[in-house]
Amino acid sequence: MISLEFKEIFAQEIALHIPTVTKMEVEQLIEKPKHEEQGDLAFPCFFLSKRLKKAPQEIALELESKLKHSLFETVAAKGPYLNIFLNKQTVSKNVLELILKDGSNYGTNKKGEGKNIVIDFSSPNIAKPFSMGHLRSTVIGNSISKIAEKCGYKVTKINHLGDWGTQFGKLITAYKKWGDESAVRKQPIEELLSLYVKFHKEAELNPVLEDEGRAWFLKLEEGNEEAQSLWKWFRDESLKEFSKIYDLLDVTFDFDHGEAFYNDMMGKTIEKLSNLQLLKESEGAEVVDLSEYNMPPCLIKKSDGATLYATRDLTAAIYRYEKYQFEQAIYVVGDEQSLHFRQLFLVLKKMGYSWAEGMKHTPFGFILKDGKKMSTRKGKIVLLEEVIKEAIELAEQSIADKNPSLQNKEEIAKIVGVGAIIFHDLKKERQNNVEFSLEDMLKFEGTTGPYIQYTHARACSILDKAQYDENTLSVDGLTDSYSWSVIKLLMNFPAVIEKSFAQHEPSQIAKYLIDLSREFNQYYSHVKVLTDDHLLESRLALVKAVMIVLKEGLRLLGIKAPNKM
RNA sequence: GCGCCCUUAGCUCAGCAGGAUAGAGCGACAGCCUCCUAAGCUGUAGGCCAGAGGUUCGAAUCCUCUAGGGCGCGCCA
Repeated sequence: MISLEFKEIFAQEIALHIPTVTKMEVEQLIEKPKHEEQGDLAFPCFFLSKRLKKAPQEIALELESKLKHSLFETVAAKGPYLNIFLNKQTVSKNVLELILKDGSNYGTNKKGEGKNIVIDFSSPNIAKPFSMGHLRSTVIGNSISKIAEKCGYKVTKINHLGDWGTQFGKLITAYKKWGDESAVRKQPIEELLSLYVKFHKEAELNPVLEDEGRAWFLKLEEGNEEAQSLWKWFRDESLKEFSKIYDLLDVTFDFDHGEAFYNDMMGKTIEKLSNLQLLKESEGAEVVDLSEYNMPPCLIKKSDGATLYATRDLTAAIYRYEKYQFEQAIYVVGDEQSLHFRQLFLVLKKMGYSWAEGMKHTPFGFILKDGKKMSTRKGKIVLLEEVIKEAIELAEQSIADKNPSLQNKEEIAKIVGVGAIIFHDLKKERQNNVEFSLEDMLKFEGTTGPYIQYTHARACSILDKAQYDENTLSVDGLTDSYSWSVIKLLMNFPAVIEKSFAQHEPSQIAKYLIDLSREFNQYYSHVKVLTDDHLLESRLALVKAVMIVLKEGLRLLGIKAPNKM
């Protein structure tokens, strides 16, 4: 929390000289100056001008003459701002020594110690291919999990597979009408998808199909043997496909029971709702009325008696709380389900569960194709596996081009290609819609994953070439402007982690890593590290610290950092 | 019709619990490898922050309205 400490010291000093304000008030106002030449920390004095009935410029000047601290190199009033420059020598020495000592633990905090978080992400639908939308949920959720762990939480990662629901009734209908067993065995996902698409196409002409689909789902829910065995088969085939993707992305889960897991518990949920007199009959279905919140009702049971996903989500939430006593339950699910989650949380609240306060929908924008959301039903999707494979191939080409003598080319190509795809998704804010662009995903230059990986590899390369003993590295502090820019970013890392977690926003870390990489690359091109002078070890410490932070930052995004590429 | 999200450089995006001169990347143009990995670095060009009001000493940032785009709104998930 280094940068926060300096802020605190600065605030403390100001409060010391102005009795009418508290340290807290001041600390909130301290900011980072927009331009480097203005200083390292700034305090705008407008706020005090009202209270002291003095012009802010005057206040700044007064403080300038009074403030003195060994950590401040210069204190300078500039107009209504009071700017300070930190003592580069001392600060850089402290920062580098701390990072070297902490290693990959640098930036870890204890905010969540002793608390549980369950996070529901990825959650693809069985019998459908793994779409780009699920990729977003997967990489965002995976990253938030790691960030939460970094903040001390015990995290349980849940893959809430979409393995139940009317869609299976539809699929069974389609399979029985047009399906071919050997074709499904050969290419399960493709074949099941085309059946699903065909079903929706035919159903437009012949709405009776919808009824047949619903009827088959009801049979499935009632335990019909044929329905069950088809369901199990489709499910198994899908899981095989999904695990290929998770292997490529290096994502794991602690709990991967899907919706079907809750079947036996649904009755209890409905009974409870009923006992609480929350259920209301409406047009033949059972609903929870939410008109008091100005929201449409939440459907619990269909008129034919079958359940809906709200019922399953309610049941799952209750189960999860009983099992994990979470402080937060995070759902990384697309923005289009916002209403559903608002309803879900309200129903839990009405049921009297105070823990519903800890439930958070963490939505993300859509992947658009030609400005519209991609639709599985119409078969308008891009297969993730193919995109990943293409990225890896491109990375192989790059290696052949730029570094043909590299060892384990294949492994590195995988790390770089996958890194490009993950980073591309995480660098943008969650909520933004993104137009699907293969070209952008496969870029390796500029603000990309490979750019950061490359920067890391460069740092490693210097450390490889240098002869030094990690344990006896004597750090003397660095005062030149290229080093200082890097140091300032390094000391910000812990604050970035906190912010990123508070907002459930991995993009904060992604952007930070881009900034750090850029600063380090500038440093690299202007300062020759391996020069034999008295600051050599300090420079090596800087390089090492950058390497540590880049690697750890990438890890928090779910991206690996090869030592060579 | 109602609700939620979005609109910043040619393109993709940062910047938003209000603060100093609105920043990157890509693309374009001009440079840098006898020198630690050129997946890099340096420079030039490019902006009425969708529009109009309001709050404020101060608004890209907060509020209201308008326009444009996206997504939802009972038996899909």
